[in-house]
Amino acid sequence: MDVVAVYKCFCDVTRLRILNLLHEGPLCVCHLQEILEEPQVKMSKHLGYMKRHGLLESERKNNWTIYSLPAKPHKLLEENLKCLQDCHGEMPVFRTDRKRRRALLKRLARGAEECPAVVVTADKSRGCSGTSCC
Amino acid sequence: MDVVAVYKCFCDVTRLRILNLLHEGPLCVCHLQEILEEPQVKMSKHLGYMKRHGLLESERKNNWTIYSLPAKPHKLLEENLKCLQDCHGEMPVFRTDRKRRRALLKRLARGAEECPAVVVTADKSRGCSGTSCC
DNA sequence: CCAGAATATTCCTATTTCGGAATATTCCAG
DNA sequence: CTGGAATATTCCGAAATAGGAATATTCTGG
Repeated sequence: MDVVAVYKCFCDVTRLRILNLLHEGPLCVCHLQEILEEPQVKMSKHLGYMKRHGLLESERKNNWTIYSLPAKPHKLLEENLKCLQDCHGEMPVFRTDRKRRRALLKRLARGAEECPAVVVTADKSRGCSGTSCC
Repeated sequence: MDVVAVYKCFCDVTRLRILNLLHEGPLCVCHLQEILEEPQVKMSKHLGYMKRHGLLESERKNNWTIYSLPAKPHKLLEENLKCLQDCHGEMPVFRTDRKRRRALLKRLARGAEECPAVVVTADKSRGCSGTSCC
């Protein structure tokens, strides 16, 4: 594992927002795009960047690519994910992103939408532990 | 605290090496310079950079500037310092840096050298806990 | 095969970052 | 005040980075 490369992944708000969301469960690109309200190319590039450095995994399902945190993340990633959970004071967008994610999932659960992400995305609802960082 | 700015500080090997060393105790610029075998301007700039972002403190003593970690570091910094301690596998230079630091301190304790850093630099000898990252 | 949706890649530009050379500043000794 | 040591800053060029427009790829349904 390249320590510096991992930290570089943490150096961008968009990437942090993605990690914050995926910490609660996998998502496909278009849902991330919808939640963050960012253009597709930006999402795709940041996701690719983090995957290349081992912070994310992806699985192709039909037309969709589902991104998720690795089952066994590096310790360095794991510790900083914990930190991010407690950074909601400094990064209020984390909280609203998570709200938007839940709203989206609820909508998907009701209506019959086709994206297979819905199936895998059980809501883990990990909240702010208050015990780690920030 | 600017989360992204803090992570940017972790994105450079030289800065990580500095943090790894200061985690064991304060040092003046010229000693850091000697241990890392890097030019003065590089040291000074990286130290200034981290200080500007709240990761370091400095104190002027006569001709020397002693840099140290803040007494109450941010949680984010604290957690990642723990991680660094366990990154010696990925970053073997951390271990040799620490060895060089101890050798330097021993030498300073014996000979009568003038740098006041020697006084404040009690060797805390924090080692790899094996419980955190990497 | 074709159209369209979801995603990835390429190309280009603006900005940031890093490192070194040179210079400036601060402080002490004499 | 003068020289020299320790440190900081300025200026510059090379490289990395981020973002968007356009294009390519992959898959599905018809």
